Amino acid sequence: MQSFFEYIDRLTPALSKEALAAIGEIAARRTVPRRTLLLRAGEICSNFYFIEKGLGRVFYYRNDQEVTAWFGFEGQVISAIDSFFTGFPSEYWIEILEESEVRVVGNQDIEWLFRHYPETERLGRLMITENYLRLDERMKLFAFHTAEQRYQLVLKQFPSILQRVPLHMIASYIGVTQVTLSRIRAEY
Amino acid sequence: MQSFFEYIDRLTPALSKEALAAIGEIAARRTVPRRTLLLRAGEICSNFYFIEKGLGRVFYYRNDQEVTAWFGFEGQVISAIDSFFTGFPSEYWIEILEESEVRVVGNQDIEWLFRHYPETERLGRLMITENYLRLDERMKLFAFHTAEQRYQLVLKQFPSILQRVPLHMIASYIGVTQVTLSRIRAEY
DNA sequence: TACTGATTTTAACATTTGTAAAAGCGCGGG
DNA sequence: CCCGCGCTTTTACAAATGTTAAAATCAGTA
Repeated sequence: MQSFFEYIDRLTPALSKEALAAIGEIAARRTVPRRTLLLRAGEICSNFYFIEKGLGRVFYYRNDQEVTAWFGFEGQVISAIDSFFTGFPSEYWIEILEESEVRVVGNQDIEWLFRHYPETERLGRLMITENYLRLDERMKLFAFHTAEQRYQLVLKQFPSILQRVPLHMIASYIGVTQVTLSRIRAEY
Repeated sequence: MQSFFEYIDRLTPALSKEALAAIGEIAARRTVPRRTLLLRAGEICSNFYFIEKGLGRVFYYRNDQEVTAWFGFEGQVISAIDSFFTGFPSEYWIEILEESEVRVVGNQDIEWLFRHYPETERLGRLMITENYLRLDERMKLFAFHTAEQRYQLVLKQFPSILQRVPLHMIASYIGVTQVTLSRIRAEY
């Protein structure tokens, strides 16, 4: 369990009580059942989701096959950034994999927050930076490592992933088919 | 020629004269000769570079082969984000491909700017968002398209690229070897 | 315990892409 | 004008991964 406010406090410890209270207003807590689709491709994603407990993912279809692009574990953020920041329909799907406790934060509310509490711009900037770096990490996973190394690194990064995520999702996340992942796993 | 201040004005038209003047102070203009390495892997990247005129790239080595990760054409930003935002040594190289006019902006100066002109936090946020989206676009290039389509799309996105960038850099940018790119190009 | 459905592994084969090296092309300098 | 150098294409072969389908394993439950 990782509370949204602990997360905020880590990024911007100096935030005023008023700003924090305002964030409390707009960040609705919600319990989401397993296998819920929070977004379908073609829809506009007007929220981001902070995972306080549980697990979700972002995925897309390539030749009728699901490909997982992003996991959101406890303390992490999930959204369809291609839509969230542009207002255009997303090409991504968002799915909750386990019953989860999330904070839902809407586009409009964030704009309102920035306008009324300019100090929160800094929080916004740091949250985006953190996720930008996460995406860069993912690029580097492919840039510098073989499929086998990617598998090992993902296990290290998310120690509970084998217990919580089916292998075909891990396979597509590391950029191979499930058959290839099986071959990798067999080599031990 | 795309001036840094036009770019800023597009993102934050409401910025105060004082803030703009301060940015003018910290964003040094510099003429960079062709083939200049602005960063080597292992070094800490404490600047970003706005390309007012010319062209640069970010690349890395995979099995002793250069792989281009990012181009910066006029009006775009180049940096090694893995280092710029973290302070750790980068795994990327930055190279200027053509004699270029750039604006160099340092880490420390940006922090100073944010502190003294909080309104500039917004500019920072929007610049990061824009580049985050560019990285996502690049992920989607691979997610949804074949190598041949990636080649076509890159030509469309950067119409002058064939005249300005050798094919081996384009090949690695779209995730294939130069031999494969040659095969793709031959199919017309 | 045995059945059912979901998940994972295995097998056989096809295809793509990479590797290494040679050949071709184009342009500027001697 | 020709040579040489850098860039690009071509060739032949090897290796890795994908595809399809079947078999095996596992989990939950009747």
